[in-house]
Amino acid sequence: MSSSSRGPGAGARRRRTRCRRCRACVRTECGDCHFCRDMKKFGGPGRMKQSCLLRQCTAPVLPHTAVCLLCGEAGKEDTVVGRAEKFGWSLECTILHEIVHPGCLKMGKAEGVINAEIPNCWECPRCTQEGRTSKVKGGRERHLKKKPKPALASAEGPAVPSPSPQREKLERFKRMCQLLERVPDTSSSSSDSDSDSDSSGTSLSEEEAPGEARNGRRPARGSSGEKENRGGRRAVRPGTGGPLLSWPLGPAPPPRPPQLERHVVRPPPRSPEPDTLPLAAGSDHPLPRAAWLRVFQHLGPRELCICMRVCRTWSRWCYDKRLWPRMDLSRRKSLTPPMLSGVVRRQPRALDLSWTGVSKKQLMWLLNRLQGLQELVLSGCSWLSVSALGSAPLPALRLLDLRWIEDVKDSQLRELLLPPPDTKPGQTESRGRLQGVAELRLAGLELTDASLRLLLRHAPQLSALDLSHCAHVGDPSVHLLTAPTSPLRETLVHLNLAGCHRLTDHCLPLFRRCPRLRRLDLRSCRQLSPEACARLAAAGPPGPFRCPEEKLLLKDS
DNA sequence: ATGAACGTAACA
DNA sequence: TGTTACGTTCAT
Repeated sequence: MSSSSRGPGAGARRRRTRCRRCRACVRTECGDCHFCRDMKKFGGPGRMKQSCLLRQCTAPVLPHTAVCLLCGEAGKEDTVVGRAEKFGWSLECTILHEIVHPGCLKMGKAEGVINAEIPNCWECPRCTQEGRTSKVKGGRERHLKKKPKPALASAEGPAVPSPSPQREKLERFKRMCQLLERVPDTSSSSSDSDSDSDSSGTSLSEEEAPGEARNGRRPARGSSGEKENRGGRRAVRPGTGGPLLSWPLGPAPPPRPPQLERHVVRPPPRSPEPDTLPLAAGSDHPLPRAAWLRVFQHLGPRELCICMRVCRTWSRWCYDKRLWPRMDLSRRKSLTPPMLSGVVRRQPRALDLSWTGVSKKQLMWLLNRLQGLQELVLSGCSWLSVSALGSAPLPALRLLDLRWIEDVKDSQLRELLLPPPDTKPGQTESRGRLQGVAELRLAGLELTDASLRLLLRHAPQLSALDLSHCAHVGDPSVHLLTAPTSPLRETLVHLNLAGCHRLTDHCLPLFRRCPRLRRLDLRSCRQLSPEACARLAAAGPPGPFRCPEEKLLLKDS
């Protein structure tokens, strides 16, 4: 297609190749997805020639053969190790089609505008300064699809095929880059996005859509995503080129988890620029950003969203993640792409998605972009969606709420607790995803002692466990939790067993084995007698509940 | 718009 | 030279 290139280094855009380092690249084929089944090795016809859906590289790179126009070296970090930091990865200019190391440029690389749509692409500083844009020609030659042979339809100009949509994307990403990198904004007011905010309080806004529908890159190719992918890519035609600036994705592709799309995951800016608030009169408001942020910190989500509509600067400032430690989207039947990308831009530490219709794909998309997430509430969601946790990275997770999810039995919980099956050698007993979780809420699930055994092994740091209304929990369960071999015996501080009808008086003394237990909820446990509970509550020193604020919640209490 | 097919780039 | 799979085109 297209391509364009007219400029110097012209030529078609270099195709990307897998990084070979990300989690997706390193794992083995699932053998079960649409594309695996097409592979000859799995008995298929081999016509589709696509990689396994679970092996979609999350950080595609320029091939080894692509060398920097200026220094002549490839950009791969393994070959430029020591310099990787300085050089970063090579970037290809979407306009000139030149490939260079940002570090090799003489001119300020900060002038370049990274294109988040295509891996390793940007509008080089030169193009940016000279006002060239990838859209150039205006015509919307939407992709010369029809017959034009594959040849590059050179006719068109430099171009990027579908100018308009593409232009929008570029604009969007420019904005993003500016926010993140503090690159001077060339496109003035670009409608910016930042204005989102929504009315409902939690608002989220934004442009790109993470949701089911569009994602810019590499959505699971095949099935649904692929096309996006293609579409998106074909749109631009990178070229070679320019310098680059350091971007978040940066050099060595960070080991991102297998994800369904190629969307670049960008952390929120540490401190959204600018530092001052420009006034219409031309001068700056006397209060600096830091002072404004202090004010904003006293506002709730709804107020913040209102502030975000005031002006572009406030909008940016209000994305500061310090203002959004927790986000609550609970009970929203459908989560829209703008909401999801709004969450990602705010990088909350705690996210409540309880009783929402979040889909598996959406959850996956979110989790891959919220690696600092510490608390996740998914109660009342469908297991179909929640199963996304099975393949999501949850490095910082401390609290997980899975209450009242239908159809969660031992096998489902097992899926979440066990270490990922595809972990490579090297880490023999790889750690399960919930190893570091301190609070787990499993109320209302159909779990048996088999799940508890898994918990002891794969979630050994729990200080708070909610097993209320788990019909299968009985005395043997308490034995397990408080056994000498149970790590939870030492760590549990809060235990909720309310509504566990199978518990009897026989299990009560066992709780004295838990030295740190400070709150035990036994309400609605029909078989427990008030007398036995009273004895436990009155237990002496080695036992729990010694202070007024520590309590044993009994039935009816 | 979406999914399948396929030429061929990338690389071992 | 063989394998993988990217990016485009074709078909529906």
